[in-house]
Amino acid sequence: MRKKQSSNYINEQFLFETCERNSAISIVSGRWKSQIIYYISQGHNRFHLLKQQLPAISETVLARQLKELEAHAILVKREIADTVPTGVKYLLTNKGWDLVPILDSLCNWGKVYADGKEIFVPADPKLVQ
Amino acid sequence: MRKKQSSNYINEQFLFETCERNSAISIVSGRWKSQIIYYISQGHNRFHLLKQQLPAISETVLARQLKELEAHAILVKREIADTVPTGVKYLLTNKGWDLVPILDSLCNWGKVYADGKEIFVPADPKLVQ
DNA sequence: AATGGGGCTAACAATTTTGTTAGTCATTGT
DNA sequence: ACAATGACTAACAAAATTGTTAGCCCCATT
Repeated sequence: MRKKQSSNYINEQFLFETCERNSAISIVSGRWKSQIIYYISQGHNRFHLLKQQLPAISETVLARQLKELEAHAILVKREIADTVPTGVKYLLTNKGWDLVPILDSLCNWGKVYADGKEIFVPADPKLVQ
Repeated sequence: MRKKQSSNYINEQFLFETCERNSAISIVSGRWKSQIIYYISQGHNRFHLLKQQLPAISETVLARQLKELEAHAILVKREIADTVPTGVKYLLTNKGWDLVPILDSLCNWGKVYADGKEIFVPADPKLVQ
């Protein structure tokens, strides 16, 4: 549980109020989260399927991350009728789907520089330096 | 210092190797980081200017975040000649500048849903916009 | 009767991140 | 003589996140 009177919490709230960028990043930045969103978008939308894709994750941790994504309305949990034991699927909402291309562009940004794109300081990116 | 033999570290490495998306997010997800990138992109590229924009940050913390961004080549530090006390400016690299529009789109994503865009589970995800 | 899904939860421990305190340095203005 | 400025750093403390352990439930199959 977060301590509402801590500097840590207060600073986080300040950033959330300054710009939605900060809340957005905090939603996707938990361990495993963006990878979970990606796998669900690819159709691996069951608890056990996600476990298969992420062999090192524990069930406790996976359940926790899914619950947090659900709390931010990135996904919803749906029981699958007439399954024994009860099956559950995780479906991205439109809010979750909208995130997918943005995460893709982050992925691509990372790849380009990991693949050796030259890094330099632009001479004059905005006519102010 | 990170413990290289901890599960925490090993899992992080696993995600980094799985997709650059995960390293990319980890670069921008530290407290204050995306906001610092934004302010530098807007021309607030001095230590004391960033402090003005982020009144609650401590100098220790600001210096730490800047050093981490520098380690990831998002920005570089440049001494300003003939200043007393020594002035320093922080310049985004092309890698840093490339991040700016992606952070903008995250910001916009957050805003749209904060402003009340309806959230639902798309019947057919391919039709979502 | 025991095992194996499938999908969890609570309590706790380990690790990591963030924030605090108290300095430094070299010069200029009062 | 002394404070102020700009830009830090080391050592430590607080808080948050992540991972571990040990369980639960319900039904089907061996």
